Amino acid sequence: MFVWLFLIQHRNNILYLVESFQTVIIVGETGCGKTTQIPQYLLEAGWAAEGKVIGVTQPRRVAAISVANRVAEERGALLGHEVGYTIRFDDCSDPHATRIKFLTDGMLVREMMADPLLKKYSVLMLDEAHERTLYTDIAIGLLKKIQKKRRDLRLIVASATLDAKKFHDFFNLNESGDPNKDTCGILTVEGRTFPVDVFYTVSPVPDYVKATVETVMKIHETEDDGDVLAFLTGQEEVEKVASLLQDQARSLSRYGMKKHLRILPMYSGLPYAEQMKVFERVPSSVRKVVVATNIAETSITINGIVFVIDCAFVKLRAYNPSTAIESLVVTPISKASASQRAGRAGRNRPGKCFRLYTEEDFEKLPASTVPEMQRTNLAPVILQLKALGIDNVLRFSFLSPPPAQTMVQALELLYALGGLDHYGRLTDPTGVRMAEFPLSPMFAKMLLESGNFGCSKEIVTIAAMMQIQNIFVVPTNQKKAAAREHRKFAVAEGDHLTMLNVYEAFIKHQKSSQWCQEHFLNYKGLLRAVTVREQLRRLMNKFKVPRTSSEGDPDVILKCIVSGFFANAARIHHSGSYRTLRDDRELHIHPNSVLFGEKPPKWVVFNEVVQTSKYYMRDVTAVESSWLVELAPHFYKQAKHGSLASKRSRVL
DNA sequence: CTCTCCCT
Repeated sequence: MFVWLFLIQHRNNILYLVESFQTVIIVGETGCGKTTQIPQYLLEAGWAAEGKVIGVTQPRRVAAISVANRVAEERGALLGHEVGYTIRFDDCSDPHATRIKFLTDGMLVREMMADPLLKKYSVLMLDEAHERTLYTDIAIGLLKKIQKKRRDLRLIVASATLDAKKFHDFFNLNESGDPNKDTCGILTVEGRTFPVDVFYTVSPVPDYVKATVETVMKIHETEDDGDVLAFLTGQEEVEKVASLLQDQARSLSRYGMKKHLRILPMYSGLPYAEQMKVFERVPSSVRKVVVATNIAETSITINGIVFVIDCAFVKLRAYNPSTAIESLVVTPISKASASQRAGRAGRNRPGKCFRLYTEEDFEKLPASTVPEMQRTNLAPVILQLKALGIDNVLRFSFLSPPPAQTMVQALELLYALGGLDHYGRLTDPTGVRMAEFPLSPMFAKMLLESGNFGCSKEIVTIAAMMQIQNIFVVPTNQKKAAAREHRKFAVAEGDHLTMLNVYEAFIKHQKSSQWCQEHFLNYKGLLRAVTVREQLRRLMNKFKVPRTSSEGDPDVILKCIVSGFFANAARIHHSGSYRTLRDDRELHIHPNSVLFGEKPPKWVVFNEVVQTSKYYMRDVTAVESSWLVELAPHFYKQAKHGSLASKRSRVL
């Protein structure tokens, strides 16, 4: 049942569907107001009576906050009372007064640990479900299970057109074949964005970096006012295009062109101050050109964009279950992604989208992006599901089931860490506690062990610091000065103790932003590390892990790291690169590591591997081989000739 | 000789 309508005109229709069906799929285009309006319709219709709560999930923290703000404002309410939000580290809701609550979908999954049937909610709306983020998919699978036990719980899944049928079939519990008995309905709501004309190239583009530059200049010469947004795949490409455009802009102003160009790179790793420039208003004599990664596809919205340039590619995470290695791969985008990019040109007035590929090539693109659930390491997911009482994860109702081998990999790792027993059951207390940490299982294990090694104070800091990206800030025009400052913190043992140094120095200097600036450190990131550390510390207290310090002895800290990360070990190879102990694969030290370009240690452990041009270990620390045998005898055995080999631990 | 993005 597809009904086309505008939201406000059919308020009663929406309410009728929520009344009649356990699940309603709302196909809402951007700008139809579904996120802000539907929760208010439900509130007014009495869905939050008797202390019940209407919950609305978002994939991103900023979205949860900003949309909660808007709804509170519309209702003339103070944020945190009738309308509130809950995200990690920031709970702006009242357990008694809040009727409409916005939260991240990760937070919703966490809430299930304390309240498995989510009893306080009468309706849950999963917004942006078409993005298929990891936590949205986990929530979807769990909610289907909850719905069987709670017939009164209503679900609204807000999605783009493409996936409506898939969601409908997943949530429809009617097996009779009689559509009158469906438990799931679909409603389509038109959006209120402006039309965007799409242009294709006549022939394939050999070099999209060059073509992006040319297209920007062409727009500048031939089109009327309006800012430009160009999509590229990564930092390197963004910087390249930005610098080529900067050269062009300079020569234009030399020739006295009256209209100027302001070139602005945008990607997540860019220092905060430089990111903010993208949102600054410019005089009417200036055309803004934002060169961005896919951060501009969903995470941020820039006003005034009229022209979009789309290179057809995106960098995505991929997971290889046979090697347990994650990689970043430049991949063709999906049709859904292409239309999302084009839509960025039509938010303020009619726009144009220049696709740097042919219409035939567009037709060959996949309809939608592979869900994150199918291209990630599943150890944290499996641990969560086990903690939520899902005994047979292989038979869990996934909207898109991940590869079985990825699940087996995850089970093996969790078993090796002691979080699961050999029947695959969550162990108590280790597994139960591991699941409670908001960290990947290896970090959780390392934290739980730190009491035994007598270095919990240092380990909590290290774990917190490792959650923050780009602690070292490298401004484009001060690369050498930054490197010089960063070297002052580096230690021979590797990245973990280096980050411990940075944190301790930050505290010693009273968390000064001035001091961070002088040493090219990410001030906001370090403040976040302080908050993360506090949360971890609270959990450690809860589990009675003693507060101990190694008092300057690095070895106990390194051994403690090994106790969590023994599976990620490598030894030096005579070629100068490294080989994994697990299966003898070639690895290299990531150029961001303090060990890069230094005398290579014989044995190392690392937090993760990413594959770009090579397989790179990120966050690397030197260890002794004897520690591996001592701390993970179930994983490694000392071979006769003195080298280590791995025993594959298997879970039945 | 280099990290897409996001979350507990």
